[in-house]
Amino acid sequence: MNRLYITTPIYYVNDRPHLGHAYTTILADVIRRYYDMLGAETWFLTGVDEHGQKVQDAAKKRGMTPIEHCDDMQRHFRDLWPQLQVSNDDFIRTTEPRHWNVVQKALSCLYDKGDIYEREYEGWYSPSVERFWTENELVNGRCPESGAEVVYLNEKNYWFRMSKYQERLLAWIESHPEFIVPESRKNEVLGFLARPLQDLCISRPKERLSWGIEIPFDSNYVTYVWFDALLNYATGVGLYADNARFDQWWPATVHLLGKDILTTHCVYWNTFLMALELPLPKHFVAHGWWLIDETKMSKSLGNVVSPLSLRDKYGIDVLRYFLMKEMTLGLDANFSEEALVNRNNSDLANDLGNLLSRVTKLLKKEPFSSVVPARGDETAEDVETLDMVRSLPTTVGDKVRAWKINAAVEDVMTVVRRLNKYVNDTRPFSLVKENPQRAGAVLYNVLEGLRFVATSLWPVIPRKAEQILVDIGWDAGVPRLSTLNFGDLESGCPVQVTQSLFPRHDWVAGASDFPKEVVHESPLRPSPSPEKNMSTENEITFDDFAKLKMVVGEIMEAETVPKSDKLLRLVIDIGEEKRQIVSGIAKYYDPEMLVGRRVVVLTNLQARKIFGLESRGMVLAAADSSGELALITPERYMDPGAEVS
RNA sequence: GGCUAGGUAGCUCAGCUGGUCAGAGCGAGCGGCUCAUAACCGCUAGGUCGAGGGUUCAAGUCCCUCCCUAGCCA
Repeated sequence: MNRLYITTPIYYVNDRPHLGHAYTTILADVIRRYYDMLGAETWFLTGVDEHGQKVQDAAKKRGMTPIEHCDDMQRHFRDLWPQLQVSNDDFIRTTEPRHWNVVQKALSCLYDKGDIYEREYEGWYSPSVERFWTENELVNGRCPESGAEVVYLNEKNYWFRMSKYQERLLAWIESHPEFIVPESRKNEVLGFLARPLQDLCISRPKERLSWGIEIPFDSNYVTYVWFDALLNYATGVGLYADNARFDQWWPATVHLLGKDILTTHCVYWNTFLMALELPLPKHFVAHGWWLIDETKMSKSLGNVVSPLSLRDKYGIDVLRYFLMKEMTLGLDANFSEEALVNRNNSDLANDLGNLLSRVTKLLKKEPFSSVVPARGDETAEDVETLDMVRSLPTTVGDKVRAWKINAAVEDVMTVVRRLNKYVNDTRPFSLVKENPQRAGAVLYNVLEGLRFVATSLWPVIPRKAEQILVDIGWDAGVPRLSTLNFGDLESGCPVQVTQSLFPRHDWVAGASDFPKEVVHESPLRPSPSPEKNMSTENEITFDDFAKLKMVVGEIMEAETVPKSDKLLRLVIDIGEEKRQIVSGIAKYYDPEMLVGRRVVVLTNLQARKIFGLESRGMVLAAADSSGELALITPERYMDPGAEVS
C-alpha cells in the first residue's frame, strides 16, 4: 500500500486523442494523486504504441519513413496531457532503444528456456487486421472484421507456449479476488480460460511487415505488436536495465485498461510474465466506454469528442470533475455536453462554488475584516456536521482504494451540501449582530470544512482546489489526506473573495451538435437588435480577404498588463515563431486559464505598442451585443501554425 | 448457440454474505431563508425492486423458468 505504480494503456500512435483517451489518463492521474495524498510513493506511466502494419501504411501514404511519421504523431498525445493537468512521470514510446532492448532480451529469454518454438502455419491471413482466420470464420471469403480481402499463406512463425501457463493463471486469478476488477470482467477472463488456451504466434515475417522489433534469434522476423506493446509496462520501470528501480516499482502495479483489451492484458501479459519468471501485477482495472447518444465513439460516425475543446469551453477542472463523477468504474457512461453543464451547475457552481462565495463574502463584512475568525467551542449543533467533515478523509480514502472514484467524489459533495445546510441552520449572517463571536466560530468551522473538501477533491480538480485553499486563508500548500487535522487553520490569516470560482453555464436544449459555441452565463441577455443586411455591408473581394494571414496559435504565457484592467500580455506560439501580443480580454479570461489554449491569431497586422509593450498580431474573439467576449478557437486539436482560411 | 453481467422512483444510479432496503443525486411541485454564483435549506415520488413460480418465520437480496439489454467466445 505504500507504493503505487500505475499505467494507462499505451495509445496507438495513429489515433487522434479523444475523450476516451483523456478519461483513462485523467483517471490514472487522479488515482495517483489520491495515493500520493494517502502517503504512498507513486509512479505513473503512459505512452504510445508505435509499431505495426497500420503505422507502416500510414507513413507510406504520407511519404515518410515510419519513424518520421511516429515522431510527428506521438506529439498529439505527449503534448495533450499537461493541458489536461495530467502529470505523468514518464512517457514511453515503443520505438525507444530502452524498449527494444527489453523486448529482445525477453524474446531471447523465452527462446532459451524453450517457451518459444517455431511452427509452420497455413491459413487465411487478413493484412488489414494483421491476423489469421480459420476457414469458417471468413464472411463471404473476406475478413470478418474489416471486410478486406484475405490471402492464403503458408509460413513459418514463432510461437509462445501460452498454453503451458493456463492452469497457473487460472489458479492465480481465483486465489486473488482483487486481481481483476470489476468482478464482471474477472468472470469474463475466467470464461475465456475455461476453454483450452492456444499458443500465441509472436512473430511476423519481415517480408510482410518490417516495422517492428526484430526477433533476436531470427533476423527475418519482427515481433507481434502485442508482445512488444505489453512489455512497455516493464520497460517503463527499468526491467533488464536498472534492477534496483525495477524492484522498487514492480509489482506495485495497477494497469488501467479499457474493456476492449481485457484478454490481451489479463491473459497474454500475465502468461508472458509467468514465462519470464516475473511477479504478476497487483491489479487490472477495466473501465467502460464513454458513449455518445448510446453508441460508441468512432471516427466513422463523426461523434468523436475532443477533450481540448471541452477544456477550452469549461476549463480542465470541470471536465475532470465530470469524467470522474459521471462514470462508475466498469460500466459504460453516456457523455453529453448537457450532462456536463448540469453537473457543473448543480455540483460545482451551486453547491461548492456558492458555498465558498457565501462564506468569503460574509467574512469580508463588518466585524471580520477578511481574516479567518477565531475558533469557538464546539456546540451541540456543530457536532454532527463537524463529525462528517472530520471523517471525510477516511471515507474518501476507503472509496479510492476500492477504485470507486465517483463514490468518493459523491461523499465530498455530501459534505458540501451539509455545510450549506449548516450555514442555513446556524445563520451566521444574522447572528453577526447579537453574537459576532459565535458567528465567527461558525464561519471558522465552515472554512475548515472547505479545507477538508478542497483537499479531498484536489486530485480531481487540482487548480480549483488550490484556489479554494488560498481563498480561505490556507497558505501551507495542499495537505495530505492522511494528515488533515480539524483546527489547523489559523485565525487571522487573510481570506479573499474569488469571483465565481465555478461559473454557471447556460444550456440551450435542442442545440445538439457538438461542439457548440461558448455560452456565457448572463441569463438576461438583451435580444439582438435588428440586423443590418450583413451580406452587402462593406463588401470585400476575395483578394482582400486573402491578405489576412491567420493561423492557430497556442498561448504559452499570459499575464495582466500593469495599470490596465482590460489588457493581457500573451506569448503565443504560432508555429514557426513565438509572438508577444497584447489583447483586451482581461475582463473575460483569467491569465492562468489561458495558458495552453489554442486560439486564432491574425499575424500580419502591423505591429504597435500598447502600454509600452510591443504587440505583433491580434487574437480573434467574438463579442455579442452585451459586449461579452468569446475567443475563437479551433474546433479540435490543431498544431500551432495551422492556417485559417 | 455457449458463457457472464444487468433490468430498482421521470432521468442517472446505490443497495456486501436474506430480516428499518424500498434509497441518493438530478428534474418537477410546494414552502422557508436572504449571507451567497436567480444560488442555499426543508417537504413532496404512492416505484407490483423485468415477468411468473418456489425455498424461508422473513427475499430487489437465495433457487427455477421466461422476457429484454449489454459484453465475452482469441
